[in-house]
Parts: sequence; C-alpha cells; structure tokens
Amino acid sequence: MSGEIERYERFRQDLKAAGIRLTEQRKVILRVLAEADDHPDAHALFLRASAIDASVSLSTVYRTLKLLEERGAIQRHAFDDGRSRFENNDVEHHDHLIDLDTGAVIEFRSEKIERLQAEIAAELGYDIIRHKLELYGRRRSKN
Amino acid sequence: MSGEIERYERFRQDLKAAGIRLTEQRKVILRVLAEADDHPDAHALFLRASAIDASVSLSTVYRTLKLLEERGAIQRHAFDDGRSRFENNDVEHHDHLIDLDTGAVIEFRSEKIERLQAEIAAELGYDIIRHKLELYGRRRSKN
DNA sequence: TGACAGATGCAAATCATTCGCAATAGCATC
DNA sequence: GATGCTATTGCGAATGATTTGCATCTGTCA
Ligand SMILES: [Mn+2]
Ligand SMILES: [Mn+2]
Ligand SMILES: [Zn+2]
Ligand SMILES: [Zn+2]
Repeated sequence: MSGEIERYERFRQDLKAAGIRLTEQRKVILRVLAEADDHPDAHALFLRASAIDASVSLSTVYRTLKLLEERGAIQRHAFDDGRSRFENNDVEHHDHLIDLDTGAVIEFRSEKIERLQAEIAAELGYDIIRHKLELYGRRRSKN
Repeated sequence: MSGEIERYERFRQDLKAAGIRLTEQRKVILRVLAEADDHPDAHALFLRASAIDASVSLSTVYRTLKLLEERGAIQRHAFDDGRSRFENNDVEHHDHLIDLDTGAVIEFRSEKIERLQAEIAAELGYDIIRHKLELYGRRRSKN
C-alpha cells in the first residue's frame, strides 16, 4: 500500500505537534498500526511490534493505543470476543459484519442506515455522538 | 405490571421442563428478573435479589444469568460501560439509544433499519444470526 | 424419609487492561 | 557532543468483571 507511509507520517506529526516524545517503541507501534489493514487486538499488535523491536512491551502497546485513541488517530471496537480491537481512523466511516464461523470482519457502509439512525435519534430528541452497528452472521449456504 | 407473574411462570416452566432444579435462590432471581423493566447488570440484580433473600450469592446470580441466557430466556447486552446488562427476552426485538450524560437507555425499533441490515448481509452473502445497534447521544439542546 | 446428583457459597483463579515505581532515554539547551 | 529535566518505559502488582474448584447443602423422586 502507498498510504502506509503517509499514515505513519500523520501519526508522527500529530504526536510531535502535541509535544509528545517520539520514542523508539512508539515509532515501532505507529509503524505497525500504519501497516495494519485488519482489526487487531492489543496482543496481536504487541506480537507484530515485538517482531520488529523486541524491546516493545505489552504495557507500552496499551499505553500507546490509549494515547492514539484519545487523540482520535485510531478507533477502538468492542466486538463480542471480549478484547478491544483497533483500526486506523483515517478511513471513511463504516460498520462491520462478523463471520461467526471464521471470525472474519467484513466492512460495509450504508448511507440509508446512517441517515435513518440520525432521524430516529432526532425524533427521540437526541443528537448521535457515535454509534455501533455490528452484524453477526453466517455465510449463506448455496443450495 | 401484569406481565410479571406470567413472565416468572414462563421462566419457571422452562427450567422445570429442562429438568433443572428450582432452588430458592433461582426462584428469587427469576422473580427479580421478571420484575425488571430496565437493563440491570449482575451486581444490580444481586442487590435486588439480596433484598428479598440474603442467602443469594453473586456467584449464583452469575450462574443463573448464564443459564437463562443459554436457554434464550434473557438477553445479554454489552454497552460501553464494561459490564454485561440483561433484559427479558420475551419482548419484541428493539435496539438502544444510550444517553451519554445520564446513562439512560432508550429503546427503539426501526423496521426499515432491520430490513436494510438483512439486505446488506444478503448482498455480502451472509445470513444475520444476531446484530447489535447502539446509538450513543446527547439530548438535543433546545434553542 | 433417604439417597444422590445437581446447586450453592466462598475463596481463589482468569483475563484483559491499568497502574506504581525505579530505571531509562527523548530532546531542548549549552 | 555533553548535560539536565521530565516524560516514558518495562516490570510486576493491582483491577474489575466474571468464572471456577471444592466441600457442603438441598431439590427431587422413589
Ligand atoms: Mn473497520
Ligand atoms: Mn432493551
Ligand atoms: Zn455506521
Ligand atoms: Zn435491531
């Protein structure tokens, strides 16, 4: 992918601009996150980071994830498996369909659903700050 | 509410039919669940049950909740506060809007959204087994 | 009423995530 | 390039919700 380097640079700039130190460990984690095109959990990211630089600890992975989430650079998801999963936040908003058999996560976006959600909230007197839409399903048997 | 007793009876019948012992503790927990019209977590249910019968332990609340969930009698929700919340499963399917300021949980149902979800899944080659739609919002300021 | 498998309370174990703390290392300055 | 201050790190211990092992109790059915 060509976007990985830009993505990494964006992370880097953001931290630098905020006066946050760019440590070796953070660089590695930023790189791993920039390269990720899936929805890894903290442990998976720790493994990927460790492979590049064994000095990265799980604690620092957690701390960096929290930092980036607070800064809006990444998103945290809570699918039904107990762990938090993360993904870059520089992509268009989308929701997820989780394959119950394989665990595969499929992304989709429905303008209509997004609009309906806003309408429903408005009718109830609310503004939506964020939302969560997850479909859990099984591959349709082809008979 | 008039439905509470029927609801309690339904729980009772279900366990009995499955050859599961109707212990004092289970009766109390079933009653508390039958009376609940909110989305309490395990600890809240434990408090309500304890008030009726101090011999009910938190462990048994957890065990009973798991039992009822497995039997499809109650539903487990995982809103963004870390704990599981429960509700009777004998009501029409609905989704939730959570007030970020008060924690209030508002129920709603949109036929259109339900339909759209099924369509999207179908297009992706999937059948939806279950889904989760949660809106997190703030009361619209009235100016 | 008796027997016995299933259920309970309690404490200890899990599991993901966070935290305290002493040691380390960015980075601005000289 | 060396220095100093402070943020950051790794480690292990703490957390908080939930589960589990085990000795003891109790429904249920004969
Ligand atoms: Mn995604
Ligand atoms: Mn509900
Ligand atoms: Zn959406
Ligand atoms: Zn729904």
